[in-house]
Amino acid sequence: MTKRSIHWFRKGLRLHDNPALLAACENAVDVKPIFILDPWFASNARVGVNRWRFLLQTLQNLDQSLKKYNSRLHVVRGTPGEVFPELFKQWETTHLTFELDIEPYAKVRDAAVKSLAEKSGVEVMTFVSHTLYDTDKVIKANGGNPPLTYQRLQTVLSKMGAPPKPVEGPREIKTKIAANHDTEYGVPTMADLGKDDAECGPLLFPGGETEGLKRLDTMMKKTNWVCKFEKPKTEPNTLAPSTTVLSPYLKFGCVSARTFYHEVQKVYSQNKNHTQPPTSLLGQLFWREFYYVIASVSPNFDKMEGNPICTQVDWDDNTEYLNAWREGKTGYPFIDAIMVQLKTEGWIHHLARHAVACFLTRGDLWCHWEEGMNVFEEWLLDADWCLNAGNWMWLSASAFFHQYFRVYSPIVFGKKTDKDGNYIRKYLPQLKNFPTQYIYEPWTAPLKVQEKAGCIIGKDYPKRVVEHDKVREKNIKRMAEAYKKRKESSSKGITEKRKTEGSEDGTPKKKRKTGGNNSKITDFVKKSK
DNA sequence: CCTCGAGTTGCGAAC
DNA sequence: TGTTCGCAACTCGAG
Repeated sequence: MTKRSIHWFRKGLRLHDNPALLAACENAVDVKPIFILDPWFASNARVGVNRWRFLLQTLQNLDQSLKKYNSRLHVVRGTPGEVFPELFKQWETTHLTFELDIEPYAKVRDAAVKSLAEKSGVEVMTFVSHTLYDTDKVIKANGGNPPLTYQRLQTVLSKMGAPPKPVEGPREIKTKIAANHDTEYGVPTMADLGKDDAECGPLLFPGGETEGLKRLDTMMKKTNWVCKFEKPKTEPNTLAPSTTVLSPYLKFGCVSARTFYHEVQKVYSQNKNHTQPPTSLLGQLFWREFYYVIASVSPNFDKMEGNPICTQVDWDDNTEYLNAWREGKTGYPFIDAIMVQLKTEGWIHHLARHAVACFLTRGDLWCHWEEGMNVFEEWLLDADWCLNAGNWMWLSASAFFHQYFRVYSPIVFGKKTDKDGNYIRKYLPQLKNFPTQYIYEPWTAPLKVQEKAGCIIGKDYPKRVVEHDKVREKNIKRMAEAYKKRKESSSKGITEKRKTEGSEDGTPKKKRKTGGNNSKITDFVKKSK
């Protein structure tokens, strides 16, 4: 039998440690590496311009790397449901390979494609390579439920032993390339997708496997830094990132988590001492695993309602506050600077995420964590469905983390690691000439000082939207109330749950409106025909 | 050499 | 992966 394969790239946009690609290549006379520009993502996932750019650069890089094998990346437009039957016929496909994906949309999509392939007599082979471990096996090892604490996850993982070693890259990829490849299957430009390159921020983190592996290599060479890494001791407001910024590359699978894991282990093994999870560098990969394992089986993981692990809180629907936060106009320079960095550069430090997420939700503005999650999803280069939802639940004290009285101060927290406010001056140039004494609390500066600095508060930079000290106190009480309710309903809920067989009160409240972001989809869909 | 006050550090408690 | 406060213990230079 002659084997003709399609390898379907979705995440896992790499040639190294890609078992599904290897399987496609093995004994095949023709391998078609494809990426489907699925319009679902344009209309349902929030993808800002910076991440579009990152993705297209990643696809370009993949195409370049495949060229070295005399192969090419085939970018196909359309929904998987439309695309595959045609491709199977056209390429006389016998095998389809792809990496397992546990996100809800991916599960449904992949199940549909699987049955489609079977109807066409195409054999489907899937592999786990996005996470360190097979999430199903982790759950099985924990007795059928996902571990809901980090400690528990660690215990389970240590029983399971080290994650699989990364597999070798392919030796050869035999691809018959069509004469019209570039016009039919070329990687699109931003303009092709109706995106404006000029809206992108500075190119600090170029997309692609090559860039990702280069970054990994650079980081691993700092052996002392790797061994001493403690996340809470890294700083949120340095002018150059204080952590690896490998997250965008892990999100798209430009860098394999397992490769990262074993490279860190290699550095550890050559040194006497190293830090331990959860704060160590390896510990960060376990956090990723933690959220993936839980998200893989949790219903409504990215929502509050209908989400059994999420505390139900009476968040306000306050558009004014939400917009102020989103646009970096809360009047708290530390918060606003972070939001500007996020919007323009697509990456902010983990602790900066803590500060702004706490501020938006339980700390100050009492806005719904889902709103914050949506903004992060749009602007972060590393926006990862599991991690984003999980971290927003953590920060809003809705799940995993419960010490809701620990509230970050939008004034004090940043000062600890940037006394002079250089980070604020960089991202909020209107405050550049403010005296250090007032830079974190510009509303306290006398008018004369504001005039001298060329920045009047309330005119050139907004007044603070809330008084932190006051709302903090109020919000802690509201949080205590939500926890009290949860406790009450969980004690009687066990018996009532059987009866109603649904969510707490049975009837879901008004539907949350979804953010805009629909303007360019029509062209996108048209193009896909 | 002692005493005093100002300033610093460290800790536990409360929110 | 919090912040603030009070309090005790300590440092240090001035008188």
